[in-house]
Amino acid sequence: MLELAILGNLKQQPVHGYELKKRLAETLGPIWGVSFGSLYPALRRLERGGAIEVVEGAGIDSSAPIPSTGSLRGEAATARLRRSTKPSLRTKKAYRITARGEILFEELLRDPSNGVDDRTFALQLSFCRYLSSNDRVELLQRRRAELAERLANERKPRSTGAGGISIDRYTRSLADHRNASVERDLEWIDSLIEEERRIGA
Amino acid sequence: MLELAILGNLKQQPVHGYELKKRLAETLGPIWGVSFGSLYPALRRLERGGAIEVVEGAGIDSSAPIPSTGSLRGEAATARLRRSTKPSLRTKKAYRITARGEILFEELLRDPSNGVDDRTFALQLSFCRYLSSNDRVELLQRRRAELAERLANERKPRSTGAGGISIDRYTRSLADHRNASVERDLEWIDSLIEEERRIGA
DNA sequence: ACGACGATGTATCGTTTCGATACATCGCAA
DNA sequence: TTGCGATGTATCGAAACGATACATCGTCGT
Repeated sequence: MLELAILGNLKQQPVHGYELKKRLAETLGPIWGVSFGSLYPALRRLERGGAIEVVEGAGIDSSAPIPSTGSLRGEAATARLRRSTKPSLRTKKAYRITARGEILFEELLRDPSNGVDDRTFALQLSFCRYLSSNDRVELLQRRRAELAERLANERKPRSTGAGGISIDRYTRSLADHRNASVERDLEWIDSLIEEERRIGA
Repeated sequence: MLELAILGNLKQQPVHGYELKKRLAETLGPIWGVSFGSLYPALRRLERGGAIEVVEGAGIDSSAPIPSTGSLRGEAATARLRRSTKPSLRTKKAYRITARGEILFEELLRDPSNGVDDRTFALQLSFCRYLSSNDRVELLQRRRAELAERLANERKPRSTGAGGISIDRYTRSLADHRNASVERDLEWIDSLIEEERRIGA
C-alpha cells in the first residue's frame, strides 16, 4: 500500500523522491520506515502504470532552479559523462499525479479488502478527507469489526500454550497489554464514528 | 527476526512446519502474519546454517505414527512415485534445535540493535525468560528509550504539515491517539521494569 | 583558501517477506 | 461416493528492506 501513501502525498503537490521520503517518515512515523529501496521502485511502478509523471526540475523549492547541463558546470558534467554512461545523477525529478493516478488513489483508498492491516488503516484514515461521509463511516466500521474480532480471539481462555506449556509472566503481561491496547483502539474508533455521525456532512 | 521466533518455539519441543505456523500465529497474533512463503525458506536457512535439524517423523502427536512407506499404503505410494519424481509430499518433517541453534537463539535474543522494531521487541520479551534479570532490565530500558524518543519527536509542534498544508481532523486524531498509545506503552514498560527490579532474581 | 563533513539527492544489489497458489492426504459428513 | 475442510509441504513472482554507492551542495573551522 506504499502506492496509496505516495499518491496521497503527490495529490497535494508534486515532489521528488527524497522530499517524499521525508514526508512519509513524518506522516507514518515510526510505524513504517519507508526506505529508498521501496520508494524508488514504487515510483517507477506508478510511472510505468501511468499514475504519475515526472516534472523535470519543477521541484518545490523554486529557489533552486536546475542548472541546465552544459552551462556553468560543463566541465564537471563532461568529465562525469566520460567516467560513466549514466547521465545526470542528482537532478531533482519531481513527480506529479495524473488523472489516472487520481482514480487509482480513490480505488486504493476505498478498497474494502482492508481494515485488517494496521498500517493500511492508518494510511486510509489519514487520507479519508477525500472520502464521502458515508465511506468514512464504512471504513471506520470495517476497522471496528476487525478490532472486535481480535479481541474475541484473544479473549478465549488460553492459560496454557499449545503443548501444555504454561505461559510465563512476560508473555502473559504482553498479551494483557495488547488486549488493553485493542480495547482503547476500539473506544477511539467508536468516538470517531460517533463524531462523524454528529457533524459529518 | 523470524529466526528468533522459530528457534524460541523449537526450544520447547520439535515441531513441523504447519504446527509451527499455527503457534506463531497464536503467539504473534495479528501483529505479524507469518506465511508459508516466509516460514519454509526460513526453516531451510536455519537448517543450512546448522541451527536446526530434521527429526524424520518424530512429530508431536504421538497418536499418529508415520506409516512406513511400503506397508499399508504401498500401492498409493508407488503410484505417486510413478507420477512425479518428487518423493513423499506430506510427510511430517519435524525440526529440532541444535546446540548451534541455542547459541544463535541467545545472540538474537540479546541483540541490542533492536528495541526499535515493535514486533522484534514483542518477540524478545516473549522469550525473555531465557535471559538473566540484568539482561531483561536492559532490554526493557532499551525499549523505554526508544518509546521516549518517539514521544519526544512527536511532541515537537507540527500543527501544519510540510508545505504549509494544515492537518485535517482525522490526521490530528490519529497522531493524538498514537501519542496516547505510546504513553501507555511507556507506563507499561516502567511497571515491568519496576516489577523486575523488585522480584527479579 | 580549502578541506572535512553533513544534508540533499538518485539509484541498485542481495536478501527477506508476502500473498497466492499448487499439490497431496486425511477424516468426516451429506 | 463424493465432496469438502483441515492438515501438510512446497514454490513463484512481486514487493519491501537494509545497506551501500555515487554525486553535489552548503557550511564551518582552520
